[in-house]
Amino acid sequence: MSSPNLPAESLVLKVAQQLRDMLVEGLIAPGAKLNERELAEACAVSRTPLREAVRMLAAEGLVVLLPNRGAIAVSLSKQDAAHTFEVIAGLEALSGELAAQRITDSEILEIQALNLEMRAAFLRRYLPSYYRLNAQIHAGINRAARNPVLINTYGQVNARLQALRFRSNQDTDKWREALMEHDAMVDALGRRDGPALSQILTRHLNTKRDVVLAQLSAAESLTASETLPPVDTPINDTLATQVTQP
Amino acid sequence: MSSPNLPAESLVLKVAQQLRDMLVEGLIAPGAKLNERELAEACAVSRTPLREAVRMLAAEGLVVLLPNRGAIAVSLSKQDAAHTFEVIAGLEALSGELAAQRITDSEILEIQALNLEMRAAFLRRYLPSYYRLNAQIHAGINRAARNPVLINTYGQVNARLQALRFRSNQDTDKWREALMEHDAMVDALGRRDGPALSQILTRHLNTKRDVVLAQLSAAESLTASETLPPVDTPINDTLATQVTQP
DNA sequence: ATGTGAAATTTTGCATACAAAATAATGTAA
DNA sequence: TTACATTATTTTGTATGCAAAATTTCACAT
Repeated sequence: MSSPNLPAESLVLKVAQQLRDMLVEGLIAPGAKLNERELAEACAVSRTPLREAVRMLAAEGLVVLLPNRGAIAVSLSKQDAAHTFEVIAGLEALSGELAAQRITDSEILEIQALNLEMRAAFLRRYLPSYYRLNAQIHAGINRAARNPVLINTYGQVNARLQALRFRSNQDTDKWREALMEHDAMVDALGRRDGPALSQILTRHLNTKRDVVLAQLSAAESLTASETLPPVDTPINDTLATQVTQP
Repeated sequence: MSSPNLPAESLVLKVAQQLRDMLVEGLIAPGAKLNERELAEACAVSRTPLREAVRMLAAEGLVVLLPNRGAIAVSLSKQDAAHTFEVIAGLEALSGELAAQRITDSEILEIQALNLEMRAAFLRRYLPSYYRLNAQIHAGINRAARNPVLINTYGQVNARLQALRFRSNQDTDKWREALMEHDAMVDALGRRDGPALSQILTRHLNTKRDVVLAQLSAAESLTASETLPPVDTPINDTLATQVTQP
């Protein structure tokens, strides 16, 4: 997996990407403490570059720094998630508006193709492909907006949501609804109707938000009933709503 | 100015804030190299916390890391600035939409008052107050949107623009236009008309973008004619358009 | 058993030390 | 003088060391 012959891409950035992956893929659970020695050993570097990487992730909002107590993986409360979805919706609305003006014909065809593939994945009820294609479609729209700052900002905010790992089965009705929204998106994109695309994307994100929040509620009540009466979850309460940094 | 009795707010965060201020206030010019020893001495800390702070600013997009060559203050090309304004416009549009739904009566009154003060500053042609009040009005709308993630994202993207330091005198016509837009904003806010406010904010930001881009062009041709024929500006070419990080 | 407090351990935060890379300086040849 | 190679200096990148803070352990008393 390692590529030792590549020139030299700053150890810190590599470590930061490793940690980012771990956080987004749930290898480090939300709320989990980041032990410097452990992670430094896991990444085969000393604590210095590791700490620098952790600080970068803190600036990105993927981890929260606790003075004199290191860092923990960000753990979004339901409210945090809702706020994040609001911002994502705004960014995608912008993305749609711009993409409608700037997308090329071949890009439209590509997104139409991806949308059909996604529909196929739905028919097979095969989630991994569905999520991958869904992400590719949204990434395609973002790319067509021709705005690197937007892509960057979107990526940073979205990473926090990815860290939630809400990849469970979703309600089939909601799923169908999402597919219809995608069709509408692709349609508006084909007509290069920016306002329409923008509006659909906003509604689509609201749907997604509702799904995720429902899943968070479900997961919450589940874990609450499993660790039943006297045990209280010590971690999540403490760190909730701490997304912002000074 | 320092508050030595406050518990202990992590040296790194303090240094990061110092650097952030220096960058935003232009004390470190766009494109300037950040010398670790110098800055560490200036901040009266060792290189370790300084480097960690610099990495945070890199994640925020205020500095750009050059492998094995340290960091430089971000220097936005005109295109970068245009892209950034597009994103800011999208975030403010969202802010306006949400603020119209969530703002309280007293907050509306406060913003109306600020708008009048700003008009007064305009009559006196007194820029510092004008800029301060302008920023306060936009911050007030952002705050009324009741979304900390939005405030955070906005702050991070906006900081890069602040670092441009476009606080020169602006064309009086454009200035008047901005004032009228502010009146329209306050009016829409008073009616809690989200879509209208959103639209005005977008137009307002486009106006602002045009003003800033014009100033950048003017400054550009100025410095070009000052360092006249054989000298080429060695820095800006190299680092332009480097806003995104992997 | 349970709670409390002091000692031991771990962990974080910061500073320093050293190696590698980049930059500047110097000398030499055309 | 200018171009180029070579050496010296500076600067960055990483590792290590040490003190302060936090956490854990454990003894002891209730």
